[in-house]
Amino acid sequence: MEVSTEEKIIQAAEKIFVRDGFDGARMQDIANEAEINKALLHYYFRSKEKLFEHILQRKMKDFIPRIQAVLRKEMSVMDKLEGIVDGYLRMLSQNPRLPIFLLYSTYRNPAIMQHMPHEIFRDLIAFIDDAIQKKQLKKLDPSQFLLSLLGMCFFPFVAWPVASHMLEKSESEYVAFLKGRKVEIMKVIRELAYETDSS
Amino acid sequence: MEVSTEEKIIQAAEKIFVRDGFDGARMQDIANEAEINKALLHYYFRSKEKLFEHILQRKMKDFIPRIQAVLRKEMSVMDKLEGIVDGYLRMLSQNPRLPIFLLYSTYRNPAIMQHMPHEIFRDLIAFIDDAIQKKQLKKLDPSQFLLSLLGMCFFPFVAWPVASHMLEKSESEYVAFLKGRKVEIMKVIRELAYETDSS
DNA sequence: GTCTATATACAGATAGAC
DNA sequence: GTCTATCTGTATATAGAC
Repeated sequence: MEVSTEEKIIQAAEKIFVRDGFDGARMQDIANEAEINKALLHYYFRSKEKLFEHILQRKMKDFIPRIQAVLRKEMSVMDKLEGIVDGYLRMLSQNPRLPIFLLYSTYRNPAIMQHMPHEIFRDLIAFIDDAIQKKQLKKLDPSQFLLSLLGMCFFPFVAWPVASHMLEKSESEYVAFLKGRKVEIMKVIRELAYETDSS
Repeated sequence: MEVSTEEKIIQAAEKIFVRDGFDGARMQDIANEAEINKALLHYYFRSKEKLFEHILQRKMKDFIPRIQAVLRKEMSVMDKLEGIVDGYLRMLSQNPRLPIFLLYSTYRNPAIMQHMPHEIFRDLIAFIDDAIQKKQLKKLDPSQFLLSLLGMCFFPFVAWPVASHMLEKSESEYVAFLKGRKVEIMKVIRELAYETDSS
């Protein structure tokens, strides 16, 4: 049941950094959240910057992948696409603030990306490209299609406060709205496929 | 040719706040950018917060609208949709950092949205709804469709550093990639319309 | 209106006892 | 490893001369 101090710090730092961003976060707040002393943060991680980078690396790795598994399964193209959409939407529903935090952090400091694995998209692009070659998806640029797909999944979360206000929805109404998102995205995607569904 | 001090401050504050966010921006940097003294900022705007809110209000108003004009023109549904996409993509190309700044700012402080006009989306939704009723667009939830449309337009800009890195594109390659975006988005949208094009 | 100089507050980081 | 106390830098904001 004992949680190590380091783990407590990491949990606390994740919460505060994701909520407040690097500039907005206070070491004192992280210490309070972890129920330890401020000095201990510097004992475990030398500086705020080092702590932040540690958290960011950790979080970034949850951001993109987990899709590889879906791609490898024996499924129709459309089922795989649905698996990808479903995977992202689930992750986003559980971590609604994560994407804006990551995207903003990389905007503030693009150098961060240099240390991130960049092969992850290759499988996705290759999969889409393959589906197009096999005439299962209509002729679209695979990279562009991928960004459209991701945009449809991520944007409603990234734009949460603006979108819910503009659509005149309360918090709970917007949550309900997002629950219907998967079906609507799949409707769009199905229009981009030929009727070769071999499920 | 004379630019008022207030205008210089606003220009400078826009640049610094959009680049660094509220927490990251320094009043000193804004003063330097405006080539005036720090104390003058407080003379014109009482506090950093007040200055920020002024800038945010200003910028938010450029964010959403400008679309109304397109809607009122005598055009086919598809041409109107193309006008909307084109309008956003142009604006985004000229202000690539604007959306992430606005979205992040509202995430940090959702109360900001309370003072924003929220009727702007109504026209868009009504237009989409109308097109569906008239069987010109396939049966989709209008709000969901709108978010998909906006997601496809905004996401590649909001996710710039992540996306360009993941797609293994240099800055200039990514810019070129974004130039091809309109065509690809319209391909998707055309698949969502019936062949009733009366252009 | 615009400046210099300063007050005030608080952040990140360290020293050193335990 | 963990704490209290403190150093140091720097940010917002104000006072007051011009």
